[in-house]
Amino acid sequence: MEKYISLLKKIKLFSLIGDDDILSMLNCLNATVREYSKGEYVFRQGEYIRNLMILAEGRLHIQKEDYWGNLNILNEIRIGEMFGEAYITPDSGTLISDVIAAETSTVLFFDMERILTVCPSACPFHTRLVKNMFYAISDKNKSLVRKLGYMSQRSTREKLLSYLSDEAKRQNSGSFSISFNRQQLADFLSVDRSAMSNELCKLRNEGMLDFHKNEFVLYEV
Amino acid sequence: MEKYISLLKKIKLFSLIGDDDILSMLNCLNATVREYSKGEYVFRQGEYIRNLMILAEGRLHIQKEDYWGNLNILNEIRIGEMFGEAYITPDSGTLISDVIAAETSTVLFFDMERILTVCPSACPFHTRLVKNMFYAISDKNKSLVRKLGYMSQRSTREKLLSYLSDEAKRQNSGSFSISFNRQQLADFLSVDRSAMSNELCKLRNEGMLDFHKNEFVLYEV
DNA sequence: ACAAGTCTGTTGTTTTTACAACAGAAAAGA
DNA sequence: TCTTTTCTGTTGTAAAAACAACAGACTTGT
Repeated sequence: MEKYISLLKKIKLFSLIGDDDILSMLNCLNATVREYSKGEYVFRQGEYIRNLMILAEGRLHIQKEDYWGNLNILNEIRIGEMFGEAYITPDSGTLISDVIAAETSTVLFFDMERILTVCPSACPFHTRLVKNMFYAISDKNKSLVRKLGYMSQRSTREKLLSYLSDEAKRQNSGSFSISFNRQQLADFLSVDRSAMSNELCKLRNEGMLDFHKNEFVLYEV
Repeated sequence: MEKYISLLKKIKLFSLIGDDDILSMLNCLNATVREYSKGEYVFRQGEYIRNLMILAEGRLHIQKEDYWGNLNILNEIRIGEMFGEAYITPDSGTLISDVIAAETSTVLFFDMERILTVCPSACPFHTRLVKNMFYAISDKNKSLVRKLGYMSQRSTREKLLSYLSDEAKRQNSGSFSISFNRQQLADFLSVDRSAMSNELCKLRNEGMLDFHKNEFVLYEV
């Protein structure tokens, strides 16, 4: 567990908490760690979830395949982001989507009950932890709302532009790279890949942006 | 504030907490209450938010108008649901959407800092409250994911069916009523109203469902 | 009860998307 | 290095959605 300390320090959940205390907290929270290789399932639809997870390294996709075989990437979990928070209530059913490692990933599992109950050993950082946990869940919410923003755009072009401009803002540069390949981006935005590819090229021809592989450049108006 | 106790008892945030304690907790959390009449703005885009809100009565819409005047209902807040949770982190900016009362509504405002910090007077129900707060935020996340499920459907027909069947499940009956009118439903699902209206009638002609005004009946296959 | 305004269904036209199929480029594997 | 597989762009066609415009039903307010 010690070897993850440097990873953990970087994520919001443990911000403002010293190295030494992180270890004791992990213990206090019954934390466990597991690595997943690319393509491996972290959870499958129908499973019961009793933990709250944080992604310490790598990248995960929350995805769902419908009756007709269409894959939908509901959300992408990035480093420091939380997942499983929708299943911590007593009456929440089984998982309705798959969680899959988009690349080699390290996942932290926490005992939810321990987080929410005041630490029996009066762990001095519990207050800080609860606060950080709220921040993490709040970030998660933000990313869901952000995605709703892309999805509520009516056309493929608008979906693309809202996603790309958002990504540019997030990476603080008009020149940035994305983690999706074309098919994944289409699955994420819930559009047809070829139509999206077509639209991307139109945007390029109109001089609004440029791209090579997963590197994008947005041009000023 | 006392007159809201009966309202508060019904919402999850105060579940498993006795009448007497609710009052002292409201005090502990610096809670305030305000009523909004139908159509009134609770918050406007660009405002700073420093509280966490719970809807005690009525119905709210989180909505956004884009450059071209298209209205998008990002989410509907129902009784007992929380909002503003995405803005509790120190570095979250201003509100990116409007919050508007879809009908006469009662909103509770809480001091976020008080919730997250251990009660100085050692309020005995603080642990319970924190847990309930997590449950509430978890519910909120669920509703966002649920909406992403509708939005990720490719066609208007599929969006309608996924929304309606979900609503039937939620109301435990194939016969139910919805709170949206046609335009609002279209704005919620991000589709064109007339096209949606058309699709609804097609579904009715095919014998899959029936409706009068906001009353819907789904038929078995 | 009447007038004004809103809501809903309907239709035809234009635009956009999905779908299918394919070829060249790039990547992975032997 | 050569082969196989995956990824991406491209095109044409069919299906679907957006858009605009309108009429009747229903509401609201006076």
